[in-house]
Amino acid sequence: MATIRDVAKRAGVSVATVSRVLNQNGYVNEETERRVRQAMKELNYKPNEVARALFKKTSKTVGLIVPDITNPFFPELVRAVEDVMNIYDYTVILCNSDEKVEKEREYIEVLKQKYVDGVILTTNQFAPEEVEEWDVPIVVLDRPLHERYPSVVADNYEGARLATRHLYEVGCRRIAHIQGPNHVVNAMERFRGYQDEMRALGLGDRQLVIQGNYQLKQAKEAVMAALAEHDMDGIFAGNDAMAVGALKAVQQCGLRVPDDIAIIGYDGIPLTEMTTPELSTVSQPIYEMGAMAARILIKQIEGKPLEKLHYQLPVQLVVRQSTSRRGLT
Amino acid sequence: MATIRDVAKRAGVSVATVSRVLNQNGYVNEETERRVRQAMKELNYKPNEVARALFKKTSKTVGLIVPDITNPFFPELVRAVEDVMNIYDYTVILCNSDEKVEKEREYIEVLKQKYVDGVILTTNQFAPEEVEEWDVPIVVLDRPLHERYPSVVADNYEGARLATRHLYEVGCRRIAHIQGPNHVVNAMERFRGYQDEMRALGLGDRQLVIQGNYQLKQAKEAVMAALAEHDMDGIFAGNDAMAVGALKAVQQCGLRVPDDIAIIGYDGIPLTEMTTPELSTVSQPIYEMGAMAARILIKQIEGKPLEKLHYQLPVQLVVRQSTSRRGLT
DNA sequence: ATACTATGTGTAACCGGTTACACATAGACA
DNA sequence: TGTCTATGTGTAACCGGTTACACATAGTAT
Repeated sequence: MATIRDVAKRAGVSVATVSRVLNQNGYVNEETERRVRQAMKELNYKPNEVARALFKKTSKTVGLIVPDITNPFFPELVRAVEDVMNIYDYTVILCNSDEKVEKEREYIEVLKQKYVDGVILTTNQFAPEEVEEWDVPIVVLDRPLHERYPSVVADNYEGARLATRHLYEVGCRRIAHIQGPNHVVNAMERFRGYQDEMRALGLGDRQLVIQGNYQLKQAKEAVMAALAEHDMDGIFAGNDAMAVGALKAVQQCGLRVPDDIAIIGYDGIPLTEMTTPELSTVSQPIYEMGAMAARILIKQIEGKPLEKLHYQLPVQLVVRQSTSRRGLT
Repeated sequence: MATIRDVAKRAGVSVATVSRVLNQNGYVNEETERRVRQAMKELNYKPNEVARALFKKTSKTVGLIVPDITNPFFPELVRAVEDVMNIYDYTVILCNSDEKVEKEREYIEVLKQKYVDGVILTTNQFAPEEVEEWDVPIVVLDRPLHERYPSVVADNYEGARLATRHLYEVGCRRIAHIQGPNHVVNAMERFRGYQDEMRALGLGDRQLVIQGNYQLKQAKEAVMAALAEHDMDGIFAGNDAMAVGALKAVQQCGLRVPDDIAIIGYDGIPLTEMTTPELSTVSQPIYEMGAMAARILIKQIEGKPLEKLHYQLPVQLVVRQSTSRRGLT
């Protein structure tokens, strides 16, 4: 690997001049620049990003901490972040935290040691004082952390109301909600949306909440248990994976979807189009959320002002077979 | 951020001594070491990995190039790589190539500039001479690149034979194969397995090949078209996504799975358990493949000898509802 | 003619680690 | 007593970039 000194020697100039050509700053004579570029080409010179990072304290690298890439909600988010970062010449270090604060903390430490320029994280588990101490630009994604920190989230509350109302409009009166883990803010917001909409529909005293943890298997079992005890004709699942679990449970009990029980999920992941019947869902603009978080982080890194600190993107009701009953809707 | 010189000053020693404590090499007096560690703790000192990387030409970072994290086959693979790398204190830079050689080449260049210690890649599109020039340890995953380079793949050929034979045993005689893209080696191996098994079953002249590209939508349409023209009672799809596409197409034509047409996929991604009926598939040990590739890369990086250069992992037939007919199997 | 500014280039310190080499001391062995 | 080895520590160069500062020249305004 050729170094800047090799290039300088070959072009008959000093390293400072080569560096100026490289960074397009300072004065460089046209003819000199030509010679330098020629030398670079001949030596196939590529600047060493590590040396550059050491001096500039910036590495053109960002960290992305997600709970688990294996959870089908995240690949698209990750992809979006990677795409945008790539455009601006940043690379992305991927970290899976399994929702464990301790792992998140460790990753932050490692990322800082590598001089990452910023971090996007999907968590709501940190105290703002701790984040402050990290002293690295961050953007939180999918889950609001604290008003101090820029965030990109979807409108969970409104989405939950939409879903609940949709079930009502399709004829459901005994609407159950499968709730996500209660340490996750967006799950709580969706729950709140369900509660408020139920009250607004005059079904406040007919609420039925099933505890889930955003996972298919656990949701399936919880729904099986609930079906044995309670009567219901509609299920609003806190995410799509749990909606699939509910679908399986309902079918396994010999009931028909949507005729006996209508089901709607949340997130809008591709999976929802693959089941039979296809699942209705409240779709979040996943790619757009990731892309926006990336753009905001870059703005922060480059010291540009943010127009807004908190972005809340709209969600959209997607009606498919799992809630399409008897000509209704 | 405290530097090694700050620590040295506080402990009343030279930077060399601090470095020795840090790296546990050279002689250091016990009492001195105690003082140094004390100073580190007081200053909350964390060594700067960038400075270290510059000198050592090694960064405790590896690159992972996959076609598209959004493709449901890859998240588990990526997760496995990340998990193992994490254990050995490496971090992972994730790159999506969209199967484009040009993007792969660019990523390699960027990764090298960052002094990554090695790269895991999922491609079969490079000439060995080019890879040679990169001069960075690599391991290829899922698709063999060249005998020169360590690889971890599953037994695609045998898996395809298993799937085909299974359809036969379940009563199918007109077995179609949805083929993956022909620039992807594993797709071709599966195709070859299908051909050979069909011949071995005495169905050599009953082969029906549908061209797919590993994507659900395209496969669905191709199967729709094929159903209109040909008669078939079994479909072996080159991957699970296409199997779902086939399932949709068959159901949409008013035919029953598995009674009219049995379907089996390939890969064993979680999605196969979410459809109705659940899909039979040939399951690859995805996590294990990723983990093994990571371990091999680390061995290479650390200059340890590899017992074997090429690992071919066994696959497993997973029978579910989509091929369970009339009490057979 | 003088002062000032814009242009162009080189030297060397610096970023924060690592390590070759020099040097010092103490105990062991002949 | 002299030599050798093991132990312990510091100085300074080095990794490969960036940039403050110095210096030189030419053109321009006064």
